[in-house]
Amino acid sequence: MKIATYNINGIKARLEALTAWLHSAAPDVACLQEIKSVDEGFPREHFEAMGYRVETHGQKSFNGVAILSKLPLEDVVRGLPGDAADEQARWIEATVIGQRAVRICGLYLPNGNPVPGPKYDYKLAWMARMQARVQELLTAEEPLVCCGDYNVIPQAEDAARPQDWLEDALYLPQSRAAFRRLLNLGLTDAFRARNQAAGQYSFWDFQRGAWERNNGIRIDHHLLSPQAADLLRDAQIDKQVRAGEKPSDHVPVWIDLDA
DNA sequence: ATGGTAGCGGTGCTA
Repeated sequence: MKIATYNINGIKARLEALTAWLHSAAPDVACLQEIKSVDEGFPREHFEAMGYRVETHGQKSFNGVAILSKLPLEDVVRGLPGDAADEQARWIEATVIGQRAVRICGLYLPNGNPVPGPKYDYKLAWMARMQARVQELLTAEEPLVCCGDYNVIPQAEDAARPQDWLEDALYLPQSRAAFRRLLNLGLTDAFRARNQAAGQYSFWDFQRGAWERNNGIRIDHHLLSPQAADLLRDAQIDKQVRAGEKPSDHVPVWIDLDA
């Protein structure tokens, strides 16, 4: 089961590039972030014609997540539990029925800048809520994959210029500690488990020639429950997508599970 | 120190 995460930065702007990548990479499941569309505006029929089931959790202009799956989906949950007043569309869950059933969470974790301020407070509160939700899901002791744009640089080796990020919400000690608390629940960073080399990134800013200078960061992750980690066969970043026509600032990251 | 780019939506916010 090939499971990808891809922050597309707008479904309308990325329809062509996303379609081309789906055809070449052929993931069984693609978790999308920043669809920047309401559910009714998402081109669901386009993806259904390609053989994908489509579940969205959208909002106007900002955020928005979706799951595309060639395999049957069950028990869809929209929105991160734990705060009924939260209106930001950043979380969607579903169980994918392959050879094994895999619970998949697609997430768009808040950016958190500027620091300090309400946006950073929201980021940390959101991460605490996510930890509670993951703890709950882990009690099932089944394959669980939490993938998406975490907006966290886990370690210095995950940034080309870590010194530039010291004051940033993506790299502050509190952000990294909250990410580490997720790992310490027993989750595995799939890409880091399969790729030891530093300097492999999933995001390059549109500004200041970040791509041309390879000034990137690795912030799109798959965290796996122990039962999912046992099934892990591969984890890769589709870096070449960033050099294509009208790219997102993120590239797809995928894992392959024996499931 | 500043401003640089992209998307959405039709202005300024978000990143």
